[in-house]
Amino acid sequence: MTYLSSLNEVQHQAVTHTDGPVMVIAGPGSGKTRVLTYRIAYLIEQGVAPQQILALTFTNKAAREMKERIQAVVGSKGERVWAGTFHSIFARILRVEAPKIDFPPAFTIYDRDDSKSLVGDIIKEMRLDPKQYNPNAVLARISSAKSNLITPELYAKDHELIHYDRMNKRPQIYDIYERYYKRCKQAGAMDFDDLLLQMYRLLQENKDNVREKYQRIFRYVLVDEFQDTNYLQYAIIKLLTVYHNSPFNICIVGDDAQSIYSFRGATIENILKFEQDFPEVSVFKLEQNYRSTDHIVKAANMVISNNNKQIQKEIWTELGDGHKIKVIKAVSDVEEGRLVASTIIEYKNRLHLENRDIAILYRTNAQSRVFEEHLRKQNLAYKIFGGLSFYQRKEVKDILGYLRLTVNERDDEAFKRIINTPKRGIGKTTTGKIAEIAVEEGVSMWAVLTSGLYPAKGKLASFVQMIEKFKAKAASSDAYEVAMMVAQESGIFEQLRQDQSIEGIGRMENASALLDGIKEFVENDIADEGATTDRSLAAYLSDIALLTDLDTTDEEESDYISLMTTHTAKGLEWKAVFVVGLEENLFPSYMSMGSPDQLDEERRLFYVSITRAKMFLALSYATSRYQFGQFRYNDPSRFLEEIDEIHFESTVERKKQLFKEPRLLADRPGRKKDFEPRVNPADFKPSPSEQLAEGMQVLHLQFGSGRILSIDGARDNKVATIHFDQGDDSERRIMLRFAKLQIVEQG
DNA sequence: GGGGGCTATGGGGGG
DNA sequence: CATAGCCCCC
Repeated sequence: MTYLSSLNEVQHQAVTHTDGPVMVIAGPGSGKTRVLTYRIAYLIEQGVAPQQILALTFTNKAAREMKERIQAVVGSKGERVWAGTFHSIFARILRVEAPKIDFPPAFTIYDRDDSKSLVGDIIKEMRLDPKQYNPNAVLARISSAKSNLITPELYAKDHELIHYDRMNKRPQIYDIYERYYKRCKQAGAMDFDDLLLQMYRLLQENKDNVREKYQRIFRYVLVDEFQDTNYLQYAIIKLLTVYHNSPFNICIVGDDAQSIYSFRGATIENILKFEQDFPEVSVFKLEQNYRSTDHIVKAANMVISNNNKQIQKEIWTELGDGHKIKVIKAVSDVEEGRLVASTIIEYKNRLHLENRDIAILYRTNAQSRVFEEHLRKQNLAYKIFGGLSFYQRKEVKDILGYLRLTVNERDDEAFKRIINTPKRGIGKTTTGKIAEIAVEEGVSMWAVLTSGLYPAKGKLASFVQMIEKFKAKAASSDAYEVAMMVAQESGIFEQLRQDQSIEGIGRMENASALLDGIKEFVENDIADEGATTDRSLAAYLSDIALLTDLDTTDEEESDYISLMTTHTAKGLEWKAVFVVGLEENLFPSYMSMGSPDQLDEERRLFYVSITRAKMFLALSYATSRYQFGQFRYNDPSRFLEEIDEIHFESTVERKKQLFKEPRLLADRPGRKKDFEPRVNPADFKPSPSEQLAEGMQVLHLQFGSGRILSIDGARDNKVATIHFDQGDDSERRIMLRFAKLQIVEQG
């Protein structure tokens, strides 16, 4: 057990304290992954069977790394540990247990596009105004309901939710939710949230004692990034670990300061509740940072201290002062790209860094383009993470659509995608009719065609025949052979072959790469020692539905600069990190400007970003940038001001320039001293900006009440001049696009 | 009835 | 800047 000697005292305790509930609060770079993996290795060495250990992570990458490191200590049996994302582990279990909750074993996983399209269809069927009922907004409500364990029945009875929807002029959401839920069920499909919700149902309803079965299997449960779990995930964890005579062998690892997923339902409350739910919990705080030098660590501490709620801790390092933080000011997004690229060249020459030591982190994917262009110009190898994953490309999704319909004929979203792809003369009128009958009869579109509810003649008959042929093939052959047949006989390969443009050839390559991937999946069967591994087509589809771009490894080139969003960067580290686009309305995002809680989350995101750097940290901003199709001027991010200038490399002169431009200080709402909201956020109900007019008395979350003096600017860019009752700068110009105002009195 | 080109609209982070 | 809806032509 020599590996234990490499741990510091707290880490050692966290690893060897195996029984009963354990909570590890782990600051950035504090050896969290080491603790988790060594703890699992230690359990195995203590005689716990690997297959009795469940380790839940948020990304496939984290799970993969964990498995590799466990195997490095305990050998190949480490492979049998149940390590994976919540979604992938639950999908695997549901694949086996689906009939117990009335789903087919070959259930489909609906991705975001599928969900959105279904919600859109339902909104149309209900003849609701799609402008008012924006599918994305509706879906967000449904997702948040599911994450909080609110089923359609509960939603309809929940006065608070109903009231909220009424206020937002979307009173029918409960109805849409109910229909959406039924239609997913009808299609034998689960969306991402259902993988959690249906897992909960499975355990809760406990048919054939399935709950006890999994309680018995998972003797030790570990949860990584616990601060990012939502109510539902925690509820499932409790079903698995809290029962009569339970040893409560649950270990959670997390950091409240790195909670950045509240937008998808994560709640910091879970950490606080954990101590109430498990009063006998042993708590270990990992505060020593082994990643970054002191200027970076101190800056990070300083930034996070501006947040309201947090578990007290102070991160420290023994790695020395290190380099100061570089601040890069650019006049435009294009110049920002150029300056970052040239700084990278300078770093590489002066500091002997490789490409792989460097990352550029941005708040939104849309920012990647300028950096891409300038890196290419400078001949620097780079890789963009995020954006469209391989499996989201059209040509790939088309083939997958056929495979989905083949394994699950009720999958209406797949049906709609491929019925006329490639074009076979079955247009939207026909498809519309089939869909209409399907809704009326409460059956799938496939059933409408095959049961005679709609006459399947001619083109439709050949389509049915083709799919039947695929289904027959699937019954007798492996996934690869089916996919090959689909690609050829559906006409997809033929169509791609005809397009000899550069993009067209690329699409053909993608389609072939998909088939290669399926072949690999099938052949892995032999390599895997576990006989239980599911190599079916359904299992393949389920696997890839949960993969992200981060999971597709390419071996050919490994020395590249990494470009990704700040969210994706969580858990990763580089010698040199560039956090870019540090401007108000971008980072922090304009979407978060309305509420202190959301601003705190942006700050945590910034905290996560800067703590990715081991030795060199550079922060850049542009005073103007092309955004939403026009030039916009934004102030430097408030987060820059939260770092003491002793940690900055730039001269004081430059810094003065940076912060003393008069307008920066004048109309900056979020500065600490005047940030106490003058309105109770709970009582604040923003009014739609199109209703705002001159003379109205309005309420602003930070500035309190005021009167609109005038509104000017073009449609999407309206700016209101408002006289606020309190405060020194009583007249402010507020962009209606960003600001949330509540009408108190029509003028 | 189906296909293709045009205009309008919306745009955050991810399993 | 991408996608959806719309209109016009086949």
